[in-house]
Amino acid sequence: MAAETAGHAAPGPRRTPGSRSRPGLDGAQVADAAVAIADAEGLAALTLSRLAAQLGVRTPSLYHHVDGLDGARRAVALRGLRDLGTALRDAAVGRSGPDALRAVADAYRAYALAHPGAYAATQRVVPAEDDELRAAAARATEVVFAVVRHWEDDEEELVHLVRAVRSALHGFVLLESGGGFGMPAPRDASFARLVDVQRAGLDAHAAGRPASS
Amino acid sequence: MAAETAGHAAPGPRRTPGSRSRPGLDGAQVADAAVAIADAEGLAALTLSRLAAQLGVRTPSLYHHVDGLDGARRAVALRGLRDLGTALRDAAVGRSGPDALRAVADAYRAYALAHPGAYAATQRVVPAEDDELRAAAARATEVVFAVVRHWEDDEEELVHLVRAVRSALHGFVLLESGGGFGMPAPRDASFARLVDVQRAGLDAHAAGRPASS
DNA sequence: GGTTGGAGACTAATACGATTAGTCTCTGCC
DNA sequence: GGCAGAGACTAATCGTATTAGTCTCCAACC
Repeated sequence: MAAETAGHAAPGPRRTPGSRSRPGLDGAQVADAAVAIADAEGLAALTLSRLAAQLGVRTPSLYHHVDGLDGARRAVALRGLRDLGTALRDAAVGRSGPDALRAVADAYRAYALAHPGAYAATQRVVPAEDDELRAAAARATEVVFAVVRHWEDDEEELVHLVRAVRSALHGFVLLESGGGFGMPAPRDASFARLVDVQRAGLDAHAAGRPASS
Repeated sequence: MAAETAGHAAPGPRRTPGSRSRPGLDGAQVADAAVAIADAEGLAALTLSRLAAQLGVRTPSLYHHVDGLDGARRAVALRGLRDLGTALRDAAVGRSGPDALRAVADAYRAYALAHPGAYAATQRVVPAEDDELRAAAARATEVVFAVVRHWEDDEEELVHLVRAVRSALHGFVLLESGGGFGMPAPRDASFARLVDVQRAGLDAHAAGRPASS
């Protein structure tokens, strides 16, 4: 009885003297840890065992906070989408047109590089019922819509252009973080060129249809 | 001794009366089955158990043909890269410039849609030592190089443009197959627009630097 | 024709991660 | 002090990967 009153080997104090009643964890802490693991070691390294160890807790205890492994992955994805959305929004504020495009693109890439695990989690297929996840995704996408609207105001056509831009950004950061670029050429320059290409493509598109046709 | 001479529950006859000596499998058959599973049920559904069941064999037997689960995934990736390379090459033959760009892009997308599992396997980080995998990837990328060279002949600059184009294609097919496009707008049209944007971007790029500067 | 070598399948055994069920304790509240 | 519930724990089950060791059959060689 002298050893291990409750089996804790956790880092630091475990209780919030204020509102919360029990020493235990909290969904946000679990998500934090999950994101940290995924970012540092890859999404595949995110296991419940690993997560529990990180938090100084036994695996089954995690089920009080997330819905199994899938739940943990979802938490990471949600965090990724929300943070990405915020980053994009911040980058876009006060800018428009090419200026906004570049800023948003840079923010997009920066986020993905800084949080490869969270970004990767974002790619998982989102169940149609998961409104929370869908909303977060939509919020991030909206920023791109707002930016591209500079070149095209017809909403239907806009969807296509946004898809093109998103695809380019998404593809680049995945190839980059996955080591998909074999050549030694500087990736920063490549990304700048990618944005140039998109920009020029949008310009040409806008020039081709001066009005909403 | 009456029951189960060798423990087979395999589908159909198991031997090639001709050249091969033993009833057993063959690396190519294993790869075929792995690709089939990955394409039909997703890369995550590719497990050794599942693969063994598919082939009418016990799990450990697979180790004679592939190097564990990672080996199976690698086999799928290799198949994907090779087939993709071939498809791109076929699409490019006899064309150049915008015509080639569109044909290659369409072939790229068609492959990814037809073989989502194999395409997904392609994304895995490739170890630097894996020459076979790298060669297959390079072969596919070369086609894009050849196409984009129409717009830019400086090899260093070309690398950037190729990355931009690859990124766009890669990003699109991933978003598409991952259900990343929430809107109902037709995806074919989006993809066509994406190619237009890339094309116009390349045109603008070429116009901006008439010579190799 | 018998022997031998090896490919390739199998069973047995181990380890690890996910998940569920049931138990125990601590905290805050009445 | 007693009660209710949050939240951690142990025990147990299951699926999958992986390794070790065994067995059988085919084919080439003597």
